[in-house]
Amino acid sequence: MTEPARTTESVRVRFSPAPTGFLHVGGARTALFNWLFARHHGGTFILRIEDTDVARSREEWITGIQQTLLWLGLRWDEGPVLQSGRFDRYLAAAERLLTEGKAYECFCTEDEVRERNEAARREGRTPGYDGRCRDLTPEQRAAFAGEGRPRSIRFRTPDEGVSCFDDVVRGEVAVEWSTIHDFVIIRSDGTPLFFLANAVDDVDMEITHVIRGEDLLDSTHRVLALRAAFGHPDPPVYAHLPLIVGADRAKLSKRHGAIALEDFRDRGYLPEALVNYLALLGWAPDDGREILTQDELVAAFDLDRVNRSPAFFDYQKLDWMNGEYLRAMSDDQFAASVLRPALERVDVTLPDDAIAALTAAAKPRVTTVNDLADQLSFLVDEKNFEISDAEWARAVATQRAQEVLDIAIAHVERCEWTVEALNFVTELKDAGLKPAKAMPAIYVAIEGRSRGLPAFEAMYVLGRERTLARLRAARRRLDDGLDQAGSGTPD
RNA sequence: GCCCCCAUCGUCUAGCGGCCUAGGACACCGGCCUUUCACGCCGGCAGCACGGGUUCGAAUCCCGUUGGGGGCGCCA
Repeated sequence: MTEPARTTESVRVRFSPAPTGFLHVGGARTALFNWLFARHHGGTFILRIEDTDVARSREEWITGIQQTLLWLGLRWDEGPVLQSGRFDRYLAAAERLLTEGKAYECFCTEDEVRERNEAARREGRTPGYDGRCRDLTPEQRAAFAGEGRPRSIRFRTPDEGVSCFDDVVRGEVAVEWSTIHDFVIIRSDGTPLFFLANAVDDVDMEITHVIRGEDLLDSTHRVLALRAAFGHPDPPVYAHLPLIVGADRAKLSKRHGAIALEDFRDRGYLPEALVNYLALLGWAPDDGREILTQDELVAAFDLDRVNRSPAFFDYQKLDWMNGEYLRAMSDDQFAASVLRPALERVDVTLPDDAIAALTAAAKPRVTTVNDLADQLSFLVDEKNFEISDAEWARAVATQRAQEVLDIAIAHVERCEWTVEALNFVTELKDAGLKPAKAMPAIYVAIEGRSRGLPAFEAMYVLGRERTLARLRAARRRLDDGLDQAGSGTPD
């Protein structure tokens, strides 16, 4: 007779965010690892909204988190299950713990507890509930209740011994019970807290693997204690992921800047690139590949290759990866999903032939839609076109800038209107000019900067009239500048 | 203050006792290509925090130190 192996059980995981803000990269990575694990093992990925803190939870965040998850391509199989709709269940569980003596009524007010904790900290003592209401007699409880004191329910943690569990990524994690104090499971307003709801739901939903951030490592002991108190000693498998940190190596938070996933979407990052990058934060496939499709990630992912050290979120590498995904797109795809949105941002509409010319020119030079929009900003109408002094100075630092512009003007005035025919590099060479030295003057005249999208494509898109207008304007500015310089600084 | 976790190039990582004079990627620096800038290609710089053990042999195992992080909420 063979025993059923644990691995044959179907995997059930959940992503359980608190709807108190937007989904950030840390949460997204947690969601992704849960999703990858579920898909890899053919399991079930559940979305659970931990909105037990009614005051801080907001409907709009619940919607926002779901939309962002879908944008990333992380579809859930069950849910969303809102904990706010299951309060009866948690309250019943708390009642049971109360009758069994595993929890007790606490009449300390929130302020009192906080003050005592602050005092403890000030005096160098360990903060934590001091157990004041732990062993109240029925008479004392009645008296407190009679005074109209608020009543919360606390879980009684063991006084001695060691709490220990196995974590897939961290190994055995053990801590003395004496360092874990009694904690509140029902607020004085009658609503349940995280530990309770979390423990109850993981049992009810038959969660097999809990994959979450390392910031929850210590709380696991408490959840496990509750679970045992319910009579479910057989715990799920835990995997605590390394934290994603900011430049200061601290846990990522609002002050680290644009970390809302919506921001990445708005700036024109591809969900595939973001997912790919996020997957590599705390995990790596065994063959060293870095660019992996979602299917490839699913196939390669498993918890045993998750590492333990905190990871810094590197925007530069994300930019590179997004660029890789952009370059891998077909021209049609690129034009539709990158170029056109970028043109919309600068409020410019172009005919199809111009779109085609720009697609080829832009593809290898772009990291995001935003970035492309910036590179296309020279397409604004003439009265809004500007050349910064710094860019101008850099470009005309080359000798013979007037000559370069004159060649360009003469050529553009009479050439055939195709990108190829616009090319006057041979004429520059014939005049004894080095194209690499000469061209920046053209770039600054046409695009307002000395570096940018290829010049002849830019001119083509701009059209003959506007191209000539810009070249001539630059030529005039050059003359004006020379006049001024000539009057004051004889050489 | 107490508890817990972590420690390989600037960054993300490979490495799970000999294959490591430590591999890859991003970034950076050269060169080639080239109408600028990019892309691409070639090359380079750069790391096992420190100190003790264990072992014939340690980036890999153990202990300590240092450093970093997380937690200690009627937040999750």
